[in-house]
Amino acid sequence: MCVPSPTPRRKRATVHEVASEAGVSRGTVSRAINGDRYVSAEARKAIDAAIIKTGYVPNLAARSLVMQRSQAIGLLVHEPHSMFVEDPNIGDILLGANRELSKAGYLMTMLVVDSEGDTAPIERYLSGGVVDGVIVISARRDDPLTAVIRRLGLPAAFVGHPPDIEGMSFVGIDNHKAAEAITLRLIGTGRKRVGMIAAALDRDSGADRLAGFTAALGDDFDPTLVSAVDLYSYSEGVRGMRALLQREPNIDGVFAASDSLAAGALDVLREAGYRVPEDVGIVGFDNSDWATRCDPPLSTVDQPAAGLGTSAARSVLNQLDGVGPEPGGIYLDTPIIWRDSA
Amino acid sequence: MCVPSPTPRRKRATVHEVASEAGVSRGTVSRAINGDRYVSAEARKAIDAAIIKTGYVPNLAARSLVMQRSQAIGLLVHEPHSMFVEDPNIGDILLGANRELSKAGYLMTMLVVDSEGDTAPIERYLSGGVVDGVIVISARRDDPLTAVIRRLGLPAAFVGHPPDIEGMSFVGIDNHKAAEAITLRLIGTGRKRVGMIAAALDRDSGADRLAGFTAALGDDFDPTLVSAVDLYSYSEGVRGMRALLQREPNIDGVFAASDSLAAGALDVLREAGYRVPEDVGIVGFDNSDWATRCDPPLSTVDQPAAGLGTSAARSVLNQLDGVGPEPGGIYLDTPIIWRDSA
DNA sequence: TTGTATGCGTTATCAA
DNA sequence: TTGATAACGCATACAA
Repeated sequence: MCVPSPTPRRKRATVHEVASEAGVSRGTVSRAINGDRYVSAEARKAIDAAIIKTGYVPNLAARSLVMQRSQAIGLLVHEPHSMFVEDPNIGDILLGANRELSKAGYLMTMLVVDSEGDTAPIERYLSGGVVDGVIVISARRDDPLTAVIRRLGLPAAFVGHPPDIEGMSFVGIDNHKAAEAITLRLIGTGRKRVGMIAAALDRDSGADRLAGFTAALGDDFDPTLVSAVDLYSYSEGVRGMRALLQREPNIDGVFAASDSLAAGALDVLREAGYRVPEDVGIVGFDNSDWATRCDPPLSTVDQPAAGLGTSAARSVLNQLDGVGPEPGGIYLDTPIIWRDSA
Repeated sequence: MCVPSPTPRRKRATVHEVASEAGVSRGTVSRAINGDRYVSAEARKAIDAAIIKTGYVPNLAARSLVMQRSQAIGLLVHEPHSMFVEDPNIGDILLGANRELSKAGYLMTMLVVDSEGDTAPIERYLSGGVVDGVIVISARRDDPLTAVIRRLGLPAAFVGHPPDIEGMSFVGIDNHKAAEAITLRLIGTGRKRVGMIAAALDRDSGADRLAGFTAALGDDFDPTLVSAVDLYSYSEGVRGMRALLQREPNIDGVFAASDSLAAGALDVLREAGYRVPEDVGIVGFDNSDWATRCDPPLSTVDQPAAGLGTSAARSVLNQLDGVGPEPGGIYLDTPIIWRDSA
């Protein structure tokens, strides 16, 4: 019968074989590969030919073992499900980071942190010398991996700033300030009963946006006008707006913590017979496709997604070069985009 | 002045140090770590204590160098920008694959293939023995990385099936069959002038959906009723529908190659004064959030996203165990979800 | 400019 | 059950 035999691992040429093929020593081959200048033109030619003939590719495990670095940066991404579905920024963040890293000769390898899974394998990977540093996206507070990274002393940069990363680098936007600013402008349109659909309060972004909203309202803040939902999604926006309407039918302003939430809220309002922006003004956050898709298009906060990625990458690279994390982190600008929804 | 000094790499304990701390040999430590049964309880206790005391973590580079395998599977994802923004399935595919792999003791490391960047670094990574196999998502035809993977003889599974992966494993849905099926049901509602918004024709999914549409129409197929756009996105749906309407104002049925396209098309139709489904029936593809968000909700094709991920992972693992790729690949079911848009 | 030899941290083989 | 010792593939200090 058909006994499964292990896949015939294609034998890969080594420096040794290239050397004997080219008629030089292993040392010379190694130097040639790494661009050392002490290699004769003659030797270099023979080696190039031998490499092509043998199909040689360097073994990265061996190389990083001896070099004590891997030229790779890990990127941890939490909760890919809700993230990739609802976060319009993630793609640009990834591309920004990837471009910056490869420009510097590093490779970016992403790890998916499945909250349902075990973090142990990831800890082993981070500890194992396979990455020289790490970028962490959307960590939760008290994330076990945060502790691991700190313990390892691994150069790291967080996108966003969970509260427990004292002394570590982060790059983000000032969610508090941005939320406060857009709420103030919403109030400035004359709204009296302004509510918020808050989401993901266990993440820094969610909590800070709520705090900014609260600050903007000051004494007028009414906790019953805050509806907290789990995710940044259209359907959660629907849920949140229904709750708000039930508690306060005379609501005349809504700050939704993301454009997708705002889109859901908008549809609920319209179904319920409210006019936007005449009866109710609504603003979002992200400046994503959702914002322009809505009718009317959403006033919102612009988020510099690619910039977050490049800045985080740069920070890790800097730390690798010995320049420590920026104290207090890096904040990128978040212009307010004013459209017709408020 | 402040001369940046290289980051003080935290010195990490080695097997050697654990051994002398525990008063045993390196071999015994190694056996204890890897769960070999020939370790005395006494030795095991001493070693456990020493590991904790020294904070030892195994060096993966060294391990994979000697073991000739890394216990890691790479996942290549093309074009993260458009993908993460527009593909509602990607998150579930990732999670499905990740779960299956970690269940088998493997770690999944994702690589972003930036079409603007060079593929060379990725080629080096794949060749370097840092991954034992690879899952490829949404490869384009004539993708240079496909050639690399074949040349390396790396165990691989594609999600989707680009035409040039002869002999390699793939898992996907039968886009042709699914597109044909839903088009037939659309025709079954009595539509006479049925058009299609096709997208991403350089990917297998896009081309096959168009082919299925064509097949369903048979002699009634009219190439002027096909509008080809670039991406699976709401805005491209708007563009595509406008083009269609301009060519054929009497159109009464539309198959959009994705739900997001259909959503855009739907809004254009409504703006133009058409009623859905009374004047024009419209169907999508994916069964994503877009489908339920639309008014009326979209009839569409359900895509088993997580299943694609797990199946691809399983296929790579099987190849690692020596059971070759399924000839002809693996196709997952795609039930049609009938709602109100047609 | 080149070759030789050593070591990176593990696992595996073989005696003991 | 354990301990030496030899790989694994590469980079590099040193000698030539």
